[in-house]
Amino acid sequence: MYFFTEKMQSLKMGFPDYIQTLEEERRKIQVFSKELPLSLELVTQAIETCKQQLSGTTSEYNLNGHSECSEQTTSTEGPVLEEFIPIKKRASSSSPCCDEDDEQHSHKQRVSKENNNSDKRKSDWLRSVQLWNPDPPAEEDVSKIVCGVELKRSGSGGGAFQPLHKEEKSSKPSESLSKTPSSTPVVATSSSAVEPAEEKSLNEGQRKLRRCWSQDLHKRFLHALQQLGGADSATPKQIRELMNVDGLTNDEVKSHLQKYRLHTRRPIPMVHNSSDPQTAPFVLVGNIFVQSPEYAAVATSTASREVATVAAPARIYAPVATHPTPVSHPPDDSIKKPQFKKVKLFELSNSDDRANHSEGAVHSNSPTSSSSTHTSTSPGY
DNA sequence: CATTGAATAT
DNA sequence: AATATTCAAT
Repeated sequence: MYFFTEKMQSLKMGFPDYIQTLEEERRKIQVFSKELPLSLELVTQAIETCKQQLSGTTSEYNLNGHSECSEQTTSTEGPVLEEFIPIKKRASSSSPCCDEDDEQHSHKQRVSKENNNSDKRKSDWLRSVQLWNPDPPAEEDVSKIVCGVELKRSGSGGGAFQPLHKEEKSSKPSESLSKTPSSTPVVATSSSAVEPAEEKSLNEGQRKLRRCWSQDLHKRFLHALQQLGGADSATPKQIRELMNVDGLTNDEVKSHLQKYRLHTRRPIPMVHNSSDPQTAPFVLVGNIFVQSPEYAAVATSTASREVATVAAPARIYAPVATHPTPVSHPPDDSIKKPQFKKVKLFELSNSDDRANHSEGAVHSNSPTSSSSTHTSTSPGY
């Protein structure tokens, strides 16, 4: 479990030193937070754990731990997990729904402890971490999170209004969520008397009400993706199953996936070449052009020489670093083709196709290796 | 027929 | 920009 402990010992250092090393590592990785969100997570977690061990207390997740864990406040957490979560501005228009989960969470947390300390970003992070390990077979737990489905009436008016109170009740029969509110597992939608409708309003054509991808939902999505070995090898159905979210449909996931992929794939910025040679040309020689710190990292390791000119329409997919995650025993059941799948990285590595093929030895943990190296060109098989 | 990915539509 | 829906290929 605590692989880093081993590592530490192998490096013959004490916790303090190891922690330092880890932190250094994290700094390095941070640059690639977009490509290696998980790595960052891992390292961060490792650090946390070490610190905890240091301070003796082995509390759950460090709610108190920040005594020290603060320091590197940097801006890590944020971008890491969020990745492409729709940035929701509290006050801005955005969507009237969706916030529920986070509202709820933050609420709870606030109540339980007024430790507002470093923004809720952290709490989010923690939560996500929480969600990570458990699951495989777990599912049952939260299962019932039925994200709100945006109504989006023709209202048009500009919908500049905000319910300000998500605690569903009265007015909207909306089958808003009820994500495992501890007890009351009763799926029963509060609908007291009226509102028979429920869903499926006999209205035909009606475009489905938009599914709202709350952070929580998205997190689930990401988790699933993780288990499936990345966005490129995951398939909507599988994702949906792993997410195990009640009303979620394949199409919704599919759509979300599509967006995710698009957003994830290098946005090949404006094609305005020709004019202004200053900024244009460098582009894909050896496919190294580092653009928005995001999605970059791709080439790095592979990059090296060769190729260039490439007439190929070459959509060199950026793997978005996501190791299949050992996920010991995923809920398997129906998951047949976990990680390996298409991934069309045509051979741009010519001769040296070896390199990877390193399943057995998960040497990946060596913190000191850092950056690029194994940007996990996802299953390149 | 079911799933999927890309292209559209809203 | 974010979802939904349609289209074409499996």
